[in-house]
Amino acid sequence: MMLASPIADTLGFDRAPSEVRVVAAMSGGVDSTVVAALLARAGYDVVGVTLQLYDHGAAVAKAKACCAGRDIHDARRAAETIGFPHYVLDYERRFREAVIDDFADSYLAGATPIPCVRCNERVKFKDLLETARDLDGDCLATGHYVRRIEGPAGPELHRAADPARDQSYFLFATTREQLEFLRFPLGGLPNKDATRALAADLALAVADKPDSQDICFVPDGNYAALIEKLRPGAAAPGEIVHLDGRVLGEHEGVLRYTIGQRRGLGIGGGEPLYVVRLDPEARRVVVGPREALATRRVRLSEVNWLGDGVFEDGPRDGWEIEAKVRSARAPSPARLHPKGGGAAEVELLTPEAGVAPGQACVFYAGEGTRVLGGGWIGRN
RNA sequence: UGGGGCGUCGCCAAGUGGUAAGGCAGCGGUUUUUGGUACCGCCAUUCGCAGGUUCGAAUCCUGCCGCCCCAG
Repeated sequence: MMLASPIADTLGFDRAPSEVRVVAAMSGGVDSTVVAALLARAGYDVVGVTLQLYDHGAAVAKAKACCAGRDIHDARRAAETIGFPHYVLDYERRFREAVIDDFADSYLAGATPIPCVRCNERVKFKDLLETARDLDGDCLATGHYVRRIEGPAGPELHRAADPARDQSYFLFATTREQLEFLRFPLGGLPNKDATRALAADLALAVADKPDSQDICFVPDGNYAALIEKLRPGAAAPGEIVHLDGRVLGEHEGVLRYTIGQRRGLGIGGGEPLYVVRLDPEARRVVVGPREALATRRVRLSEVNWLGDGVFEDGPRDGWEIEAKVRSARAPSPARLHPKGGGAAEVELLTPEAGVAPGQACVFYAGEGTRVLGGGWIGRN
């Protein structure tokens, strides 16, 4: 059985593997461990790097989290087993500033952040990527399920071969420059089972480790409590108001809600109610019927364009794309209108419910698997 | 104080003699490297209280309590 064959030749270098230094980002989970181990076995000059992102004392108990004590240990052990160097870098401060603070402030502003995207954008693909260069790496390999395909105009970002596993939504902010240096060896695998099978073949201890889920730095899923701890007084109570003006009840903090949310309102009696708008200044949660959630136009900022051509010089009536407003749903037809200054407006041909500021809108090509970029959803 | 109406799960609400629908909320779970949605499961031995009639009552009768409306 050829262990290395599934992913080893995906790096795209002309030289012999031993001449290529691969810095492998290792979270301690199955995916990134398989990447590092397989590339090392294939003869690449692998240097494993694990980032310590947050206080491990608080997270050791959680087997499903990443980038803290337990996982750092798992990563190190895998490196020892296979036999390649491994470093643990203290990124706690950086992570705190670039991801956790942003997370808290976003909620305070009535938005719904995606810390995973910020982490990729501001930590893994920025500081870690620079560190990889400092280590004389020729590339940075990660365990993300996404594909980097060499195109006529340079590397393109594509969805993973397994649509169920695709993580492109979380990587929309990856720049062309970063893409040059990045490698995603797992993107072409048919499914997660294939990865686990590889891990088992390599006799890696993490082969049966549970997938990570939830937000890694929120051990118990209670993000509101974390924010309250970081920003005392953040969870101030306020009114729950219906679109028609009626005050229906009280809430324990705007930060506990997001657009489209149904559960947690505690208001019974009539038809189900959904959070339609958040007003952090007035500490108000505005609710309404499901129909009130339908959204066609979405304003974006910090747009990252990965498609061909100059973004601002698109077709008169906008770029024809497919857009995804949330991770777990297939993209749907849309038109993308550049607005200058990194802003844009997306016109969804089919209305979506629960489009929340702070979330991402990711662009895809109508045909094929190419990712055309994306932007952050703002207030409408 | 007369007259009328009503009191069934936290909320709304079916059920008028045959052994408590449903919705909302809540709780649990599935899905998921964000939130949310969706989906699945659970959720009244009991019908304001106390008696009575009946083989059998939330459903009939009596009394009491509470609320609402009209009158005053």
